[in-house]
Amino acid sequence: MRPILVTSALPYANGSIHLGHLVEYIQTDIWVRFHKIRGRDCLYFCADDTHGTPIMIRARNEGITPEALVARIHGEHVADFHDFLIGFDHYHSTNSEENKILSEEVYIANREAGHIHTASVMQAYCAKDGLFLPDRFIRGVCPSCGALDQYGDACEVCSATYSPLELKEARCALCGTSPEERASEHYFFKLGDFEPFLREWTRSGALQVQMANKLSEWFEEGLKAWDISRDGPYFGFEIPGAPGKYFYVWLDAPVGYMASSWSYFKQHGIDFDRYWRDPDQVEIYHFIGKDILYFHTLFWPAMLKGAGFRTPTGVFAHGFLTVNGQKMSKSRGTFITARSYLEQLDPEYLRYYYAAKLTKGVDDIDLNLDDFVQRVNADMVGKVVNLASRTAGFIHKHFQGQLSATYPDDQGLFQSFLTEADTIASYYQERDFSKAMRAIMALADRANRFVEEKAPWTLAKEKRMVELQDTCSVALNLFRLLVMQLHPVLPAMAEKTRVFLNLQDINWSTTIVPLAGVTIAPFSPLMVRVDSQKVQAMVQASLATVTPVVDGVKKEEKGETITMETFMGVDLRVARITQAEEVAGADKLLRLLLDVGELGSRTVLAGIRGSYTPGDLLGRMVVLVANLEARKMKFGVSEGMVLAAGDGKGRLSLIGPDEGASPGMRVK
RNA sequence: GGCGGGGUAGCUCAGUUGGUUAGAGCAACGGAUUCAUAAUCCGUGUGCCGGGGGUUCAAGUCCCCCCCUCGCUACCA
Repeated sequence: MRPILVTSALPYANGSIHLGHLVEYIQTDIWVRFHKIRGRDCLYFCADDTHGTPIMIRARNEGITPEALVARIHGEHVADFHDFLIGFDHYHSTNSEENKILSEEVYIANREAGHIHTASVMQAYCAKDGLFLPDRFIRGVCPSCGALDQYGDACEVCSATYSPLELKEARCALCGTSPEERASEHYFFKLGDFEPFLREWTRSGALQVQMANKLSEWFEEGLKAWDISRDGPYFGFEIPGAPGKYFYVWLDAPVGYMASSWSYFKQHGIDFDRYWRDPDQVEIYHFIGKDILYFHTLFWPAMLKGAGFRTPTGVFAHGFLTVNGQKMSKSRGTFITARSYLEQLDPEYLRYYYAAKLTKGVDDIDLNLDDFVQRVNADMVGKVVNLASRTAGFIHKHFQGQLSATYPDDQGLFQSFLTEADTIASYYQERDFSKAMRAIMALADRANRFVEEKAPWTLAKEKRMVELQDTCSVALNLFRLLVMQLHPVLPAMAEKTRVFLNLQDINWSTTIVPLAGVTIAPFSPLMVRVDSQKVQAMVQASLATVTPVVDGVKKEEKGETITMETFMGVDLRVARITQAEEVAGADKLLRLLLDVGELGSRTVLAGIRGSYTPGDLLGRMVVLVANLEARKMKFGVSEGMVLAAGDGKGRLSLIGPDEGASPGMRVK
């Protein structure tokens, strides 16, 4: 069997690892561990993705160097992964010597082969900050719908896309001054050169069918040259032969896979070229989220090809994570970081739950927190661990911890568990972890049924000692096989079980013989139940970090009265209507632009067209619920609510302040 | 607007090339049991398979229209 090299996508060094990231790292880690415990030569690499403007800016804001920021985040990431039992063989950084050398090599080889060209590009430049602004760092008025405070590349309200130069009233997101247009020479990678190769590669079986279909859409649209340079100042690698120009972060990020492995190879005396030059000697697999498909299935293989390196054997994409059926949300407390999970819960709960849901497809997976508690407790504690828990006691009480001297007749159970293990192995191999978990749980059910039928508690009462010892010995042997099959998912529990059963190892073998005559350690809980209180605490903690105000409101839901605290949680403000217009296509809505003083301006879609015309409203003072969650509507996003009295039949009267009030004042 | 993925029991999901009374796990309910971390075992129910129309001897499964949802993507004004 050829060795395999596996990677997970590199997390950006600009933030914490959260439960969404972990889908991928857990998925990959399970796959890697599966291969390793079956004796396959398998290496797992990852690194922090450290370059780009956002990191440079954040470091600047914190008053530290990008290097210092990146080093700190690296430490956090490594700790999070370690604690989630993600077993990288090496975790590197794209801000490393290896990565610099390799990125330059990839670039130069492509340049020599004629795959690079330059062109002049007009860019937004902030003179005050002294840098070219990426799209996300420019805010302004959408040229399409007039929505305020939109990003430079697309409008979140009307979803129009445009160039930053088209944005009206553009200003730098950092300092608020308006940027100027400035021409700049950019370097491009001629992706189109690789179309024939890419068309073939994407159909070579390297990709899931859904992904290949998606790619064919992109082929239809045509492959455009890729802008791979950024102007300084930029935190990254300077492009050889192009002073002041830097590699765009997405160029050197995937090269980080190579760099990470190289760093490891150097320490272990392994030949780099064997892995990255010759496609016949080693298999290379990348696990990614479907959002970065474009980079991994077009740019990356093309760059490798153009530079004379081998291309990946496979790229496996997974879906996104939802929590309780919805996108992770800070205000719902479901934007949960790895660390806040770890402060409350055992990482193996999540590993099992994800495993139980992961397929080889690209569907999103849902972390339903109630389901999570039930599922883990029922399967892990109730079925698997309980098997040992309910039988080990007898072995210690009556037989000094010793299993039957010879493995008894078990009606072929042990053998059938081993046979089934082959099927389960193929599920793992295919990344159909959910099927594997279901199959393992079916075996756990059979093992529990066996115990039930033999009723060791009755055997003990009736002093049928040989049968008692035999029954428990069988159960514990079956338990061992279950843990072996779960080992890729639950490495910590596997290790505890190894110690408990006094084993050399608990690796996956098809030639395992039953344990007999050995003395086992006293049973101690190999996994404790998920405490739903802890889950609640985790959500509360995540909630607390963002919207402490909401708390009071929740507590009062049932009561008929509310506390002062609750009421004060509603931020009512005086606002002046500075613009008002009818919303095209809507019967009841008016789009209002409000001046809220210190809070700036807000767009509110108000359902008051039945009672007011735009002309009535201009300049009027109203009361705005300023901290209402923004509401996405068919006609745009409404950022608050204007108070009005109504008779329930459609006639409305706006509430306004008496004289003396000015925009931004709090109403209380 | 276009393209693509979803929409199946309370929850999370399976459902092969259309073929018998639509499945699993968890939850729920009834019973058994008490060795075990209120664990286990036996039994039970449950579904307008998003809506409507069509093809067919037969459709969750194929075709058309619509609704909701999630992505990607584009234009008019």
